[in-house]
Formats: sequence, C-alpha cells, structure tokens
Amino acid sequence: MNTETILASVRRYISLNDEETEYFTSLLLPTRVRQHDFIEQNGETTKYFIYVTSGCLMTYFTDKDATDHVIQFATTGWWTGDLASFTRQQPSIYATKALADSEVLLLPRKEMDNLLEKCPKFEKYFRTIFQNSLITHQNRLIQTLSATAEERYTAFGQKYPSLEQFVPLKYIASYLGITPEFLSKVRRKMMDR
Amino acid sequence: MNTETILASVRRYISLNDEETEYFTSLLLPTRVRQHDFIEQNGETTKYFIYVTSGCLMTYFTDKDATDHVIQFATTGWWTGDLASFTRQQPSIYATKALADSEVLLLPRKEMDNLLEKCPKFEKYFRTIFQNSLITHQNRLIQTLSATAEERYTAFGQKYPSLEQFVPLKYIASYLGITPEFLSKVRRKMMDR
DNA sequence: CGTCTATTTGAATGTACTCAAAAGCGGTGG
DNA sequence: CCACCGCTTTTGAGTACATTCAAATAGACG
Repeated sequence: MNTETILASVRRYISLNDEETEYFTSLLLPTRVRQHDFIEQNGETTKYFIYVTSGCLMTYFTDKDATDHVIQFATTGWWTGDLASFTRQQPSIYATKALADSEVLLLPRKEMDNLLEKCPKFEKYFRTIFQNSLITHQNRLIQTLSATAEERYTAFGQKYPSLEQFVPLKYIASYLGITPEFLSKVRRKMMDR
Repeated sequence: MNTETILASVRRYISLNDEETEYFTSLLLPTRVRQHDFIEQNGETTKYFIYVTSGCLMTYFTDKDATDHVIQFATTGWWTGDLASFTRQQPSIYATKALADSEVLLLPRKEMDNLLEKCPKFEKYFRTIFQNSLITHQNRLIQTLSATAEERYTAFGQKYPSLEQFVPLKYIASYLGITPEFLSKVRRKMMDR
C-alpha cells in the first residue's frame, strides 16, 4: 500500500536515509477498512496508533447515557487513536471507526517503542505531531468555552471543509457538543438569513 | 534558584550526565514573580516556555466580551505558556499571570531550539510532556462536552485538590466554562445536601 | 477603618435539551 | 424498477440548565 503520504509527513520534520525509510515502513501494517468498520473498540486496550492514508475515521467517546462525543475526525494525513490507552496500555474509553472506506497504516505500540529506541530522530517527529495536536486541542477548548453553537458550527465548516463530504451531521453535532436536533435548528436559522 | 524539581522532571524520562545537566540549567532563566504579575501578555509574541518551581500560575484567553477563559493552571512541576505563539512566533491570544508569589524557570524559544539541536535526547522529554498534556486536554474536552457543571466542579476538586489554596472561585468557574454566579449556586446546592 | 475585589442571592431571560413524531434519503431485495 | 426498511434529519412543544443584570454581603489588603 501507499506509503507516500506518511513519508512526506515524516520528511516535513526529519530526514531519513534509505535504511531508515525501509525500517520505518516495515513497522506499519497497511489495512483497508470499510465504512462502519471499527479499528479499535472501547473497553479493549488500544493496539495501534493509526495513520490515515485515504478516507476518513472518527475517534469518539460514549458516555453513561449512551451519547457519543467525537474527539477527533481524521482524514488523509492525520494520526488518530486513543493515546491514553496506547501509552499506558489500559482499557480504552474511545472507539475508532471508519466513516468511509479508508486505507490506514497501523503502528503497533511495541513497534513504536522500538522505533523510538532504534531511531531516536523519530522522537522529534512525534514531539512535533503532539505539539501541534496540543495546540489544536487548546484552540478547540477555547472555542467550546467561549463561542455559541452557531459560531462553532460556522468555524468548523471553515476549518474542515473537506470533512463535509464524509461526516453525517449528527457526528458534527457530537463534535461541537450539541444535539443533532439543535444543530438542525441552528442550520435552519442560518438558511433563513 | 532551585533546579531540583525540573531536573527530577527531566530525569523521569531521560538520563543526563553532568555536562548535559550543566548545559540545560544554563539555559533557564530563574525568575521570581509576585501574585498578580504577568509573565506573558496577550498580543505580544510569547518569549518563554515556563516551568513552575513553586507557587501557581494561570494561562488564559480573554474573548471579545472581555470574559476570561482559563486554559491551564500550573503549580509546582508544571510547564505552561502559549505553545502556538511560542512555536510559530506569532502574537499570543493568551496571557500568563501569577495567582500567588511564584518561582519559575523561563526557557527562551531560541534556547529551546538550541537545546533540541545540541542535545536531541530532550526531544524525548518534550515528546513525553506534550503527549501527556494532550491526553489531559482530551480528557478535559470529554468532560466539558459530556458532564454538567456540578459534575465538572466535583471532578476538578478531586483531580486538583492542591489548587484550591491558590485559585479564586471565579477562575475555577472560568476553567469549568461557567459564570462565577452559577458556580456559586452549584456550590450552594451541594452544601444543602 | 475604608476601599476594592470576590462571592452570594434573586428574578428574569436565553440557549440548548428532551421527547415525540414526521419527513427525507439511501440501500436492498423482490 | 419500485417498495420497503432503517437510519438521518427536521420540526414542534415543553423543559432544564446556565446566563444576565442588579444588588447585597463577605473578605482581603493597605
């Protein structure tokens, strides 16, 4: 399967020689998943850190009232998964499933450990990935705390235009922290203007 | 000033020889700040990544209605600051100020670049710091999206008991994403039971 | 003390939720 | 190709959680 996009991602931050490239790609498990398929289930210990080559995934939390809350959508070029479970090898509170037929590269936990040990320059790559992701999460937190549902919906559409083709409205509502019914009403109000 | 706690933090993840220890600590600017003092102001480009040796800081965002939103409280052993501004050298949307007289160690942006270049094992340290912080932010997002104000307040008290001594209720309200008035009413209800 | 800020209280209001039901839409099988 | 089924989206009425505004009370600090 296609390792072009992940290598491009890595090379934005570190340079790799042929041997390193070969070694790195040998650790990745290329996998096809179909729409509605799960890559990880909640309750189970997360096995993989997941890179999306094509398609679209979502990682989400299901609360005690059986309401879903989307932590992240991931399209081409994004990493996703449950970092807490992956890092600490404890049961996951998240599940990750495909919103469209997708191609992913799975990095098993042990192989990531090996990679970082044998080829420490990947520390820089993941440091940068996590740092950027942290910034994104802080921005989202600010948005959630300070903006109305309508403002958040508008901002979401502008920030992630490519997701509209994959993501049902009810999951966008979930990501925004509102009910599908209320998102529908927000959209109505926007249309009426 | 005391570099014990920051060295302990670093040594949890990587080991340093004397030369590395010496070099690392030489980059840090020990600074005392008094309650109400600012370390960084919004609108200005963030100069430092901030490590708290003692006391307590808060990093917060002020929205268009002049309402503050706390991104992070930082007590002994925590890093804080505006990563987005620090990383991209763009004007900050956050400010960081002291909630109590505090001692901090400031790591200037350029020195962090030098450190990571000359002593790449620090990539691992910061990768781990950011990874853990990301997990914390994801948990908080989940909480904010799925729990009521009362549940969040209770969880906050359990997770950060040490903060109660430093942080005025209005900032806890801000962190939880509610108004001070409503937090007061939540507390009343809890007392009445 | 007196002043300034933080916290509490109460009434009116608003934003978003719940529940129930209808309408829309896509896929599948006869 | 159409009819049906299941799931998503919309609509509406009633409700709940949280906000706003105004004012009183309590605390902290010089």
